[in-house]
Amino acid sequence: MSKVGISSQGPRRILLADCDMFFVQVARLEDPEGAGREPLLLVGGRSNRGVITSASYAAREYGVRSGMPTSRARQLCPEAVVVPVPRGACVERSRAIRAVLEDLSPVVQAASIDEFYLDLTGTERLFKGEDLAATADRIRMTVHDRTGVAVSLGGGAQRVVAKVATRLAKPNGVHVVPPGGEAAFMSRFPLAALPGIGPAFLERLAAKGLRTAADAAAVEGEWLARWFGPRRGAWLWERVRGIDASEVDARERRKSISSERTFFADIDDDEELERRLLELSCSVGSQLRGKELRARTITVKIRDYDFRTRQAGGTQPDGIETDRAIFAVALSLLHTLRHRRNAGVRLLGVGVSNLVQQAPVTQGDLFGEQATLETARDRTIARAVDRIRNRYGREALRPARVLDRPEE
DNA sequence: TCTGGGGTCCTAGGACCC
DNA sequence: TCTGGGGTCCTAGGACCC
Repeated sequence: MSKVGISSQGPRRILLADCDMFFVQVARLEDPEGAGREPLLLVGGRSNRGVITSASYAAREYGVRSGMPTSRARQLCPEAVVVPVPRGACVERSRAIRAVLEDLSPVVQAASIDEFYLDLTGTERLFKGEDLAATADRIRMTVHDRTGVAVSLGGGAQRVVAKVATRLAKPNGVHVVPPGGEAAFMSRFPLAALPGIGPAFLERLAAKGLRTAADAAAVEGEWLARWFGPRRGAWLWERVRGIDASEVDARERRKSISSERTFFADIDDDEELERRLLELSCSVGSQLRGKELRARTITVKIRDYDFRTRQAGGTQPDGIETDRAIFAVALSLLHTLRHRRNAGVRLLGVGVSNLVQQAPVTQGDLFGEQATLETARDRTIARAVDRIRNRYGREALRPARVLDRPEE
């Protein structure tokens, strides 16, 4: 009994619900009279340095792709209208979609803002023998009815199969691969279509003459391991056959939080960088406290004028959560990075990871109060500030005061 | 054409401990 | 005396995804 994807109850029933050009759809829903009427619509950064986040299908006919610099997209499709990403609305719609899916499926895992894996294994009797494609179509219609967003669903007994099947489902459709048909299904696709194979790996594959999943499936596993390493090789051997044991896991926990900004023009001035660093630290800090977490590791990221990207990080023995402490650590990391290379800065970012649960504010701070980066008092103040901001808006209290203490 | 912002995972080397 | 092996944590960088 070693057939992969076959549990004791039979094959798993996995679906991937993927929103069609999500950001474009949301932009249209938010502004039906404006963006809603533009067939050639691009959503993305409008600054001189932005990229396209999402392009309408009509605009894709011109060769526009997401991730493409906006300047390039304008060249390819001069008549297109570019609108900014409606961030807040996207987050709201995403939550609404998720809520609908959770009504319809026992297990839902958000893979990104616009993609959700569902595991319907064990629902056969509940759904009175409805086959997976019919279930998928029912879900597609329900999501559209309740949220206004068109989604496509791919399905199969493995995540990777559901994912690749989504390509055939778009737009606004369904494609389910029957159990047992995985290998034949996967063999139709170029290796570039497999999730996890990007430009770098694609190049190494091409160097061995491998371009399609069928090419790779024809090679002995031993050779794949020799060429690409044991892990990569085994992974590839499985994926091109549609084998994927990974599960749909509903209890996902955030592992990192970050905030970064690409500047309109490169910044060389240290004081200006420090001001930006402060803003980023505050943004990360408020998100962290909003999730009732603390971070042990703080990371600062710099992208220099020439696109060289560097980072420095530091791990504390205990988690911190206040803007002041995050900024204090970030500032010394920034100095380290600037000392290593002092060049014009294109992008600056602050990230936190190694996240730990918040402890009650008054507990556990009796020792080493002086030595720690952050005192119980600091945390009490930070949380009070958060409450005021939540009630009266972000601008009710400006960040600078809290961080103006002289001792750093 | 000139490269966003939010993430996850992997690797490799060094420190440190037993 | 002159050098083992394994585990874990940390750091930096890179690949990849949407």
